[in-house]
Amino acid sequence: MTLLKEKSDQGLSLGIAEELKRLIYAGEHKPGDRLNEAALALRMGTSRGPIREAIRILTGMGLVTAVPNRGVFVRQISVREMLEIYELRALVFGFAAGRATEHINEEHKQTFERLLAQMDAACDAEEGNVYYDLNLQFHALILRLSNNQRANEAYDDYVKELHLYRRKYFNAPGNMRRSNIEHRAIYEAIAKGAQAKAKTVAERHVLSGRQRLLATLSDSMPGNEA
Amino acid sequence: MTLLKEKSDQGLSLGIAEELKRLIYAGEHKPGDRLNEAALALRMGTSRGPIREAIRILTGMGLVTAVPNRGVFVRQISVREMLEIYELRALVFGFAAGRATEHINEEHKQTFERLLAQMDAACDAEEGNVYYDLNLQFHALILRLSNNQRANEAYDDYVKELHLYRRKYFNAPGNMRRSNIEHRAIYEAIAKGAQAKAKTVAERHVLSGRQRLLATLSDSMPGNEA
DNA sequence: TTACCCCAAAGTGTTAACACTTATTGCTTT
DNA sequence: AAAGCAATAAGTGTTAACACTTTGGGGTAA
Repeated sequence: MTLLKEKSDQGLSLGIAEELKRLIYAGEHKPGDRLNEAALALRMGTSRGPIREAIRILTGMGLVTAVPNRGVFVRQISVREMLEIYELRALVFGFAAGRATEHINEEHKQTFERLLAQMDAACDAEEGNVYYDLNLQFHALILRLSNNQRANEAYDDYVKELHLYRRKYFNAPGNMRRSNIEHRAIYEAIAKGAQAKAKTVAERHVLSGRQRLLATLSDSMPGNEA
Repeated sequence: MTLLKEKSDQGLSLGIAEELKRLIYAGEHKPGDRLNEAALALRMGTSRGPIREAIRILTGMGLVTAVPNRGVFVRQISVREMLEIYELRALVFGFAAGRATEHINEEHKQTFERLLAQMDAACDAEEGNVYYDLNLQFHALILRLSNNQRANEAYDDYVKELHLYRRKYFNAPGNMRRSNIEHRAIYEAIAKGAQAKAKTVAERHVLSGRQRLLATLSDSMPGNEA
């Protein structure tokens, strides 16, 4: 199926690692699953060597955990870990929004306006998937304007890890509306150069997502520790 | 020399990866150096297979970069990247200090007092290495009190990466004194529960280190971009 | 002398075979 | 029938051999 000859030619094992990552994030290998080397080798059309190397790359990235003589398993992140990551994500997003006040220009402002309008439209049409994608673009733009590539990468990693925990975006219509109101507040703070304001509003935006998730958790499993 | 049978028995390649990491951070393999598989295999007493797997783990961790058919090279971080990492480190340290106000107790306070006194003594004796170690403990304690394990790990990673750039601690006596004055300010803010104050002081503490480094850089190579 | 090409050496990429460990299944014994 | 044990299957760990790519040196021709 997937010919990985073409895949970002930076070495075979790197390409396989990318493909494996995709499979994991796509939910084809769920957290807790074991990765079978022979099966993967067959599927990818290589021998076990490159597969093992690719898996080691994922080990280094923390996506899977290795148990000697037992195999490697797709990482399961705990509720506690998820909450911790959410805090860091909020922190970095706040940082990025603050820095964005220093690097925004007219072209960016137009992009922001367009994204906000489109997200409003998606709210009206109750198109969760469309909103989800626009939401990603909105956040990505702010991270890009932080002018800190490393922060951008860290943020992306956090988002991906959180996806590992909960695949579907929590897109109740009410949440979409509320979320986009927050978006607009973030943008306006950035646009007018209110650095501190942008920082706190952006941080709170992520933390409110964390709260929503936390609420749904304590709903489904009452009486657990924070 | 190093028998890695005993080394944290979580698989041979994991053990080798740890050993390689140590060698890199110890400066035995400098940034830009190529890692020779055969030579490492000979040195570690295994075949190339496990060596390659260990190297892939390092690739995943971002410690080395792979170039197809050319080998893997110890990562070189640029000035820009270093400055970016410093910003993130400051951010996370500020976060941790803020959170620490919520989790500190009497026992911790005594530890802080002891560390600060010992660091003062190290300043008087101009013992850079001693101060350096105490300084690490001071920061580590704050990170631990953040009660966010993930933040702790991220911070440790940042510190290690920065070591990759500049191995020796910049321990001019004047800097040690100034640094410890900042330490005391951070501790006092934490101890009295002044969350916002702790956050900003801690953040500035790291950023002032960044500034010092930046100053020495623009000294040694005049006329470069920020 | 200099530019170019060819060839050998060094090093990485890949594979299949073999060794070893863990899990499973069915049998035996109580 | 339940517990324990032995044989077997499945899967990971390791190795050496082979294929391919890059690099550097030496010789040749302009």
